[in-house]
Amino acid sequence: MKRIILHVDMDHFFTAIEERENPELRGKPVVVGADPKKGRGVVSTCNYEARKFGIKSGMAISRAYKLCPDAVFLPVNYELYKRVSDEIMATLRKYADRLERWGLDEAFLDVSSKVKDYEEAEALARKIKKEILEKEKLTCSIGIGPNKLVAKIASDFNKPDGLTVVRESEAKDFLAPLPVSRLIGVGRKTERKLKEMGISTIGELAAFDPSKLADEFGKFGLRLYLMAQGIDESEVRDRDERKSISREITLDEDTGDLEFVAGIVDVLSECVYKELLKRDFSFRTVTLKIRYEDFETHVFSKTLPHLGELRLLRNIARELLLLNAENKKIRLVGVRVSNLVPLKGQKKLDFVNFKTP
DNA sequence: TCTGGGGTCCTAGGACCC
DNA sequence: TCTGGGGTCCTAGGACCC
Repeated sequence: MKRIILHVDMDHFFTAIEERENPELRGKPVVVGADPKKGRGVVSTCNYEARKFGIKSGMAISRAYKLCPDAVFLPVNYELYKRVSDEIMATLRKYADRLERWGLDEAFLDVSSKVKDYEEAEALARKIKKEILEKEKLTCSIGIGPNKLVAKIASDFNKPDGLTVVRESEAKDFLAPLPVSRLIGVGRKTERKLKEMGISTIGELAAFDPSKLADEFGKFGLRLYLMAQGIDESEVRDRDERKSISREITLDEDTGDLEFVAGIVDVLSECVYKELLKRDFSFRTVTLKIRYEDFETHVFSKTLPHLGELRLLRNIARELLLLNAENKKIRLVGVRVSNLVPLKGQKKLDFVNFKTP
């Protein structure tokens, strides 16, 4: 069956919310991210005024500060953005057969049964944009296409406050001139590898020998080839349950003091556990993450034969640290739990065949 | 350019079981 | 004596997303 997919992408979401909450910020360059005084960390989002100075998300905050010391630098107010995001997702959900959240500020909507053609899809997109603007005083850009890939690239095509429709018959030509890095799943590494093979644009990828792509990238090679033809069969899926919960922190200064780091690990374990309780989940796997001063990063994990609780989480995280830490200064530590098991009342536990401790 | 914090998915080897 | 094939789970690493 032919599908019609919308990709809704909020415009510079975090800074747009900050401007809405504090109109004095409008017209000024605004950067949401790490504290430039501390100097460690990156830009989370910046508005279009800040982009004029060359600031981009993901950039080191120290560099952003050098590019524009007069910009307004704000910390990340995650709770606020999450609340606004939840409201927007609730609005979007009304119009979709299925909705897939993609971060706080993006979503895919499968509207195949809600509209009969691209004209109706476009009208629906306009309605959604209007409703979000009225309710939230925020703008978004929407892409419409025959699949997630095309919809996503379309939403990025005309920003901010854009609306781009790409029909199935137009998809291949639409993608051809764009760089391969626009494809979902093509990051820095894959982009470099493709460049070494003489492939820079999606059009070049589409014309390449798929068996050579399979040799180089395995299963992903075929997917790359298909995406370049504008083909993407992946479903829009409501992700119901969370698969993992984690907390990590980059220390203000690298340290070789393991007991100090172990204290941080205790705190992270408690934060993670609090989140578990809130969601009424237990866990079976604990993962400890260490990043050293040279940026080398390792993860170590341990899976229990039964459900864990706080004391166990703390002890295992600590043990994984002390057992595995090398004699190098540590930059970051993190604690993650996975193999999550819902605890909706004790009754649900009957489904779970784990021995109790 | 000196690289956050929250996630997801994939791969590959080894253990273990039938 | 030397050795199958399939399946699942665990661990570690890595790429990628916003």
